Amino acid sequence: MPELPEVETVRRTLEVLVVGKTIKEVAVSWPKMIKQPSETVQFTDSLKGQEILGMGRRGKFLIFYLNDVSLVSHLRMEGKYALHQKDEPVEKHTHVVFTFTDGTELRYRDVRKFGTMHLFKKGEELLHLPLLQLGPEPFEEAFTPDYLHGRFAGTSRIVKAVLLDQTVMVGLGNIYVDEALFRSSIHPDRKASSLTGDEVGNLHKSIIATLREAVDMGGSTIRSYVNSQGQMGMFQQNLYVYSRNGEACRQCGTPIEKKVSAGRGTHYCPHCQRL
DNA sequence: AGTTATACTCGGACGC
DNA sequence: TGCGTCCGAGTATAAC
Repeated sequence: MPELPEVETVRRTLEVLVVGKTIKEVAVSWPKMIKQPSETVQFTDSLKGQEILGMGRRGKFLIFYLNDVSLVSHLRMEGKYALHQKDEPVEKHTHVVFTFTDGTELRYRDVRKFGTMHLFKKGEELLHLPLLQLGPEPFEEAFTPDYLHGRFAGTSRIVKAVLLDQTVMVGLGNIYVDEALFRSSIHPDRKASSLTGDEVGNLHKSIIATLREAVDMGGSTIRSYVNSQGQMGMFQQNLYVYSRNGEACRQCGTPIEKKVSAGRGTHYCPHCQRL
């Protein structure tokens, strides 16, 4: 399930494959994933003849910057991009194909069909959903311990739920929330408003360090994630708690437990992270 | 009125 | 083999 490190890795691998290419035509075989514009034919028509000038990212959203439009793409759990020659057989679960003028194709596959695409006039992508209400990027200056502490104050929600809320900050999903909470020795069910300044400071540092290390290792491959060049991530080897239920805590040896918090499967060490 | 919880999307994996 | 249940990111909607 792509979170910030995986999406950033996709952005980087995709960039070298498609920047400079011009779209000849677009074929959509699952129209429901095109959320904007409402008519799929307007989506395909608007992309025809456009050159890909660059690749961006906002939170877990990929952004294709073209001449006159910006394409905002969310991979959700299983979405993948890959470049193929036009004559190669199309794999199952392929829902969108961007054919380029040079005989290659960018294909979007998504087994669960959860991914979304939005097309906007260039420069307007940040003014509308789904990007409009997103919180700060973890690697940018606006994301400070004070900011996080402020967002924790005055809410009754547990800390895990707040960190998963992309309007608070972007990039964290189920894997990296559990990892960052472990690294700062905070129980996922703690009320966010109950955290001390020191705890918020540790958590802030842990979030940035966890995401940075994961980006540097190309993300985590838990189930099926591969980047746009078909390569797996390596950060799963460095996980402390996610998907390690029943295994020994790397810090104290206590078996890692799994429970439901904020409606998600949640991994934590009952000894290192106490309520 | 603002915050929080629930429904919804989908198909592979899993258990019985 | 078949059927029911589960998972999950973000949005819309309902409930509080």
